[in-house]
Amino acid sequence: MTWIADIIVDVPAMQTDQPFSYEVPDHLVDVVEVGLRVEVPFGNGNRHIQGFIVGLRETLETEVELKAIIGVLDLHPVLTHELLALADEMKETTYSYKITCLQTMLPSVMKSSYTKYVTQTDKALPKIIEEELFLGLAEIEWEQAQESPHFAELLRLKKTGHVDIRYEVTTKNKVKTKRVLKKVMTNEQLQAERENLRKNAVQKWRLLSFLLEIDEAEHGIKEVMETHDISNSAINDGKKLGWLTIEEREVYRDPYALHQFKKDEPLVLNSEQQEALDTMKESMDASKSDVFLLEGVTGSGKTEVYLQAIAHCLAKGQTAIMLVPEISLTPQTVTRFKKRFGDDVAVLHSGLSQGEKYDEWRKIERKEASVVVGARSAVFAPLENIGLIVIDEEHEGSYKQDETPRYHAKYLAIWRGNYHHCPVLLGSATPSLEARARAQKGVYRLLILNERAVSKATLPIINIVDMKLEMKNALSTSFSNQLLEKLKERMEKKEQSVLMLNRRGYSSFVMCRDCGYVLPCPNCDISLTLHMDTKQMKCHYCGHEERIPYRCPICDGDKIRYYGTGTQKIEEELKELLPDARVIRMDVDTTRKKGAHEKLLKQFGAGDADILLGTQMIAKGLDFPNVTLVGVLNADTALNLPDFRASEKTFQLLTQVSGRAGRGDKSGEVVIQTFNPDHYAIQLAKNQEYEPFYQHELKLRHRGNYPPFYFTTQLVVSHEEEHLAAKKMFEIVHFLKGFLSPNAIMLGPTPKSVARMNKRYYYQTVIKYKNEPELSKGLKVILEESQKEMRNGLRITIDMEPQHFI
DNA sequence: AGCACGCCGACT
DNA sequence: GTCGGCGTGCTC
Repeated sequence: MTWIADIIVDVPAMQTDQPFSYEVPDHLVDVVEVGLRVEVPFGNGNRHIQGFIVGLRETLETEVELKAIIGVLDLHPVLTHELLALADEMKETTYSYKITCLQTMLPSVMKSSYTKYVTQTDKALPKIIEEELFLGLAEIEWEQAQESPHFAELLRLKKTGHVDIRYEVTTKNKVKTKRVLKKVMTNEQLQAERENLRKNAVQKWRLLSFLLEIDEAEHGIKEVMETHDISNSAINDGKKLGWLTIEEREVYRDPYALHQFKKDEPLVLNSEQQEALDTMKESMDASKSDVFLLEGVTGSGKTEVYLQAIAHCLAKGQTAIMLVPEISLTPQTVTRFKKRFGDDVAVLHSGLSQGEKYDEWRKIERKEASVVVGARSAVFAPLENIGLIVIDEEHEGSYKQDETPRYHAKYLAIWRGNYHHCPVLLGSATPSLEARARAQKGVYRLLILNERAVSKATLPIINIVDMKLEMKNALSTSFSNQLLEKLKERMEKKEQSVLMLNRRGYSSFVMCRDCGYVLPCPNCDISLTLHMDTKQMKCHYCGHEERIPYRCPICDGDKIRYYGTGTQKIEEELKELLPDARVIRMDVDTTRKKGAHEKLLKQFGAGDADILLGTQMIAKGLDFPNVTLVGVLNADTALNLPDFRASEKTFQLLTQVSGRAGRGDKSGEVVIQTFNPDHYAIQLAKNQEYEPFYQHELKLRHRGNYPPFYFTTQLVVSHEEEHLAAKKMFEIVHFLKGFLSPNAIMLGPTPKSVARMNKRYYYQTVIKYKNEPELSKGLKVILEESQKEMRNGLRITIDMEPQHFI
């Protein structure tokens, strides 16, 4: 009888994307478990790599000679059966390798790195090699050896057995420890020790006095040394003299250790909130895997509903996951959860260091936290007995990962909801068309919050400024008179303003400054993109091309301009227009450093600035009572992106940013500068009219055969040579047509809007379809082929339901 | 991926 | 006749 383990090895390739069988050596039989990471030999040579056990079986007949597992990397499984099954789902739906999916589910420190060494054997080496390569050492790193002029000689010595190759698998998941002391003597004994001290033994006297004060509990040595001014050597002496014991204790790197969270109580819900909560509770109690869409205007108190629903699930002894978009995982959000649930909360987001992430993960795994708040990847939290999964701002594109594996956290959350027989709650003020349509069809259950729950505070007054008129008045800056006046007003009243510059679509289109006209594609409902390199306007969906116009085809004006601007330029303009204004600029440049984001917001919150100027990142979750003015400098840019979601994104952004004004007692005002004041996305955002927007947009999607009526799949091919990328893209399209019915629509192949990135040319094709059972077979062949094509410098990606088309 | 094998052209 | 270039195929 032998135990065999089926193992997924750390080789992300098509040919190795399957379990390999290994023998479990006797000494590991009691340790191995499904979900454990192990070190295994793989391939010829004695290369060692990491693997995941995905199956264990006992067998009588000795199959083909199997290699044996070398050792384990964990003492307990790091992936549950559930997460292993989820990895299968992910692999199938994202066209990626199983090993990539498994690694994505774990903190990055658990990914192995490999080092290769050249070691000496008992056979003597030539003197020159010994002296100039090994430098007297028993072994050296392979990478170093490769650079040496003696490398060729080394290879020969390897063949003759004079040197060996050793592979090392290392994983960085180190636990942080701290030293603690515990007294072992009775107070009488300690007292006696103290009396016997020499007069000048000040340190020991202090230590003994300290030990006399304390009880039998453990005390952190670092803290004792600091607070009682006792040296490390005195403590070590104390150990030798038998006064105390020293031990190492594991500690968590708690990023919130310095914060104090005062416990708060649930708020009283209004009748709408209560109704929504009751419906949720009913579903939770009946263990139904319902998906709810909670549609609530900004300020309707969605978060309080989440908190109380989660509290209900904890009260039943279950656990919960709360996903929030990366960008809005502000200290404010975290605080709200920590205040309600205390240490029961684990937080996972990209602002944490690798070690901190690992520790939060460990806290969850050890069942020391039952609520997980985090960004996209928190959907993989190793919780058991989940009772509820909440996805806040459900419409956010950041729930989809834009590199392999291109999973969508929303759909994986729903998968987990099914597995645990628990509901999933999607919340948004501006639901995605996809989610809202599913609610309409009854696939999701719709819950609506119409009332503002917080202060019955009025909706902010929203002013739309027609920048075309401003331009006629020879405006030379990015600020309309109206916005500038209002900014001055706030400064006089010592109130604060937030200015948002929409950076999406930077400079990528041309627009008539007289009438706001943007060149559309004659075949698709989107605008054309400017390609300066070829001096052409191109459609990224169907490939249509035309010249850059120099006169506006509508008003015949000649003020056709490339459109786009940056935060730095705006800041300079502000300095000239309002020299006294204190401005905090927040964009990718000023927030790159860890903690910078938080720091800037803190400064602004403390009133250290009059104006917060930033990009999209300031649109969400900020809650500053003294902000009474929000200005959107350029509402149009996102609108003109060659993306069928352009209107949706603009509407969502404007609705959200408007919600930033007037959070306190003072009422707020919003100024939206636009060249398209009559566009439905802008007009409907003005009064936060989601329903009419949804209805209107849905019609357009229907007409254009876009989601939610059609599924979309994007294929991208890139190569350093443009014609090779194009050629391959055409071949793929031709090939895929054999797997598609005539109902499927192909857009492309076309070059991508940024046709050349990092010296590579990109071509893309988008397939729109309703029901194509053969498509996945075709895509799997493409995936297989992409592996081989790598050798020819081609990169091929498959993106199911892409979020961005640029 | 990464390693070995094998077949080819360029050297002593 | 050997060294080393890269194309090909396999890894429990």
